[in-house]
Amino acid sequence: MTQRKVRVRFAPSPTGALHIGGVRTALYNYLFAKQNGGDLILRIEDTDSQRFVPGAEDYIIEALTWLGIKFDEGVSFGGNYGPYRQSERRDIYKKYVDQLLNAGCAYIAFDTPEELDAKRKEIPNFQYDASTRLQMRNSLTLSAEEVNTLIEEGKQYVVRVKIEPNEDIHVNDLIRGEVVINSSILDDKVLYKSADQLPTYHLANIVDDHLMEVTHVIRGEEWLPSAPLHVLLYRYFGWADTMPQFAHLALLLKPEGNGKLSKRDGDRLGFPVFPLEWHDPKSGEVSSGYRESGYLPEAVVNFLALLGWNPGNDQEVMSMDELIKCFDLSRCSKSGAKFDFEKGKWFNHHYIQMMDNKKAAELFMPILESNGVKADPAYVEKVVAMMKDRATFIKDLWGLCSFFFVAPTEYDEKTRKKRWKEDSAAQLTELIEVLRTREPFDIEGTENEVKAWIESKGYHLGNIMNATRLALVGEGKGPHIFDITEALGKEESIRRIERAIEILK
RNA sequence: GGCCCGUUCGUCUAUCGGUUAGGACGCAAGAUUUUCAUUCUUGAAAGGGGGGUUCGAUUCCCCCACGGGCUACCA
Repeated sequence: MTQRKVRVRFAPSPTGALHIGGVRTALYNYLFAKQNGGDLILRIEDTDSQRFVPGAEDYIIEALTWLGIKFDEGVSFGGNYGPYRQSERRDIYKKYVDQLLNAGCAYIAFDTPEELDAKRKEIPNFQYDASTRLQMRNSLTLSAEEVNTLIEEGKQYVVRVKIEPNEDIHVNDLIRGEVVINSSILDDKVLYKSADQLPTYHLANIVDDHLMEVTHVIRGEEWLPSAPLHVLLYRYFGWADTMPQFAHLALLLKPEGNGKLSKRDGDRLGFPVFPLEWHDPKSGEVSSGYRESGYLPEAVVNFLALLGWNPGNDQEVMSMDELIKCFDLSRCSKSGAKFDFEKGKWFNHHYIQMMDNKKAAELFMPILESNGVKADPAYVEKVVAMMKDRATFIKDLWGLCSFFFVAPTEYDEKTRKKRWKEDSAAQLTELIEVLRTREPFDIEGTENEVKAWIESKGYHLGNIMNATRLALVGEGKGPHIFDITEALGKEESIRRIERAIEILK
């Protein structure tokens, strides 16, 4: 077989917000494509008109763009293999359905959903397959004239694949190795619905992957049971020689309890399961997103990449470029991963620590503004440089260092009791005099002078410092005292101490 | 119920027959410190059960248990 250019696709269904598990699938596809110098395609699988949700498509594109997952072609990205929305490919599918019908690999069935439901209730483990198809109403049991008449009468029908029983079908999976399934357990899946003139996933998926020259199908484990059907379809179409290679990813599971991760878990356990905030157009419900919750895209990508894959060494902090270099499908784990976001928080914290101060300040600016603070960017950068190591999220910065921007108006009661001594007022009054004459008001010089003064007076260092902190901050936290005074400046520092003396006495 | 996939610390995972079973998150303790954090050090913490194969199994095979997925005119 000639070497084909690597082409992979991410093919979500626009039925709502993109689930974080879907994001991981997209990421792995991206990493694989870029590592191999290949293309990543965005295909929208909207063959179920019932479940279509407006806005979902834009959401998917926006979310993946935010995370830095770039597509080479597809919906909104252009390309030579379009259209990339399955609902716009009706004519294409029709042609291939006919091909299957003519080849005797599929047949037309008139059984209504109601009839099938009844059948399933009546017969335990009922399956539409070789053992039952001759008792049903389809083109195998009806004459050609009857079939034509029914169609002309406008009767709704479906096209089903005709699975030959008793054959072992081998699926070679890049993650799991060879999986063998006997065709007898497969049912005659519906490939096409006359009602909306659209194929089901199975048909559309094979036709599109073939026509779009997809070389590798990297998707969730939920598709593993139908993979043999897909293999069979490639064969029926005569495309077996260019059939893509499969890789089925283990699923993301609930952090606690049983089952796969669902939308509800996020709200319940306090972390988002969607990349971006999602406003459900039907229910009006709002679900939180990583972006709005303050996560950095790099952190989300890094965390997600390691959930079900590892580079084989102890390295955990990796940029997108490094991930592209190291990614390896054969190192993906076969078992599902419980989605516990504690580590995700750590990644965010870590990425903030490593972040350029200027960038962190820029991200903090809007938060300051929303708190009514208009600050000088250079000053914000200075504050951020001191404080960002403590923040898990950029928004934490406000709680951590609002005192740099707003003078305390009240004093934390607990800290006051512990730190404000009987002689604090008198001592700080003296301190003010020391500070007033101090020039320049730098960190080291001021510290040395104040310490010398404390020593000369025989005061207790801790008492003075803690009381001063209370006066400057309003509570018992924050960076080094003289970092604070230097940032605040002489005037403001003295003003705050004076006010504290006045209020706390 | 049937079929398929899986099973190492609480969580994510390393190990490709011989290791004191390693790392990270989280947790605990200690160090640093004028506070709160950060940081650093240390610690506790794992091979589902039963059979094989083998000189030797976490690693290979079988059975069971458990977990997950699929079983739609949804993807």
